[in-house]
Amino acid sequence: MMALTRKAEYGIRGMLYLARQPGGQIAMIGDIASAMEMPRTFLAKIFQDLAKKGLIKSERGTGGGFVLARLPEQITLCEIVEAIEGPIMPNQCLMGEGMCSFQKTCPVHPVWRRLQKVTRGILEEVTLKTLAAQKVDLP
Amino acid sequence: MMALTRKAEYGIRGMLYLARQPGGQIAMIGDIASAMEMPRTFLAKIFQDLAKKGLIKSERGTGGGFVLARLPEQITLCEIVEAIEGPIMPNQCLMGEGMCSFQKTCPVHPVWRRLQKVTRGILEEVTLKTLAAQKVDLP
DNA sequence: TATAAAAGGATAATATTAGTCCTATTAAGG
DNA sequence: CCTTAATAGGACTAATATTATCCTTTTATA
Repeated sequence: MMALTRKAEYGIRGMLYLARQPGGQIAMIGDIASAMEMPRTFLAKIFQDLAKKGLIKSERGTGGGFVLARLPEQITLCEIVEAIEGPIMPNQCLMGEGMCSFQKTCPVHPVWRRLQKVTRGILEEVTLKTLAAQKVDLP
Repeated sequence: MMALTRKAEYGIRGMLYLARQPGGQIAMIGDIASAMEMPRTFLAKIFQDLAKKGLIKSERGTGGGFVLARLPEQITLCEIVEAIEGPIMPNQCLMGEGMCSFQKTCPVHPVWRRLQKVTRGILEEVTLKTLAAQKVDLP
C-alpha cells in the first residue's frame, strides 16, 4: 500500500537521466527510455506532463529533446512525485471541506495530516542533484 | 497519491467503533455500518478479513457479532492498515529481490526505505485506545 | 426447530493503471 | 522549399484494482 505508480517511477528515472547528462545536454525520449528500461511511448506521455508542469523543457524537431527546466539541486523528489501523482494525500479527507463528513469528529484525521507533512518533508529534502551524485553499488 | 482505500478507511472506522463499545461489548455488523455510515455488506467483508488476521473476533448466531481481539491499547493503526492493504510499501522495489532490476544501483531506493520506516513509525505510535479516547471537535 | 448472526463464494460496475497508435506540429538542414 | 527528425496531442485499449452486492452455507441461541 501507499505505493507509487509506474508513471512516477518512470518520471523519476527519466529526470534522473537528464540530471546526469554531462553539461545538461539535451536528451531524446528514445535514448532515455532504452537506457532506463522504460516503455518509450509511455515515457513520452509522462515527459509531456512534466514539461507542462515546468519541470523539464522540450525542444521539437531535429536536435530536439528534453532538458531539466532548473538546476538539479533546485528540483526535489517531492515536486516530481506531486507533478505526476498529484498532491501527497494519505487520506481523501485531507483534500478539503465537503470531502469527509467526519472531518470535525474523526480522531484519525490528525494522524493523516502528520503523515502527509512528514512524507512531504522527506521527499522535499531530496534533490535531483543528490540523487544523481549518488554512487550506489551495495553488495 | 499515497492514499488509503475505502477498505482501510472503513476498517479503521469499524474497529474504532468496537474500541468505543462500553465494556468491550459485542457489536453487530449492521449497527456498526449504520452508525459509521458505511455500506453494510462491504464492511462485512472487511471484518471477515480482520477476523482472519486476528485483529477482531467474531461470534456467529444469535447474540453474535464482533469484538476486538486485544485491548484497544494493544492495537495500532499500523496493524489495521497493513492487515487490510498489505505492507506499507512506497515503492514496489522494496518488496524483495528480483522485483527491481535497479535495486543495487537505484539511488532513490534508500529514500523509499526511509519513507517506509517513518510511515510505519507514525502509524505504530497510534493505538485504538488513543484514537477512541480522542475528543475531536475543532472549530 | 426457527431465528439470528457471521462466513464464504460468485459476480458486477466503475475507476485507475499502464500503456499503444496515429496524426499534427515544429525545427533544422540541405 | 522540402525532407527528416523530433515532440505534442488525441483517441483508444487491455489489464487490473477498487468498491461494492447478492446468494448460499455454517454456526449458535432460544
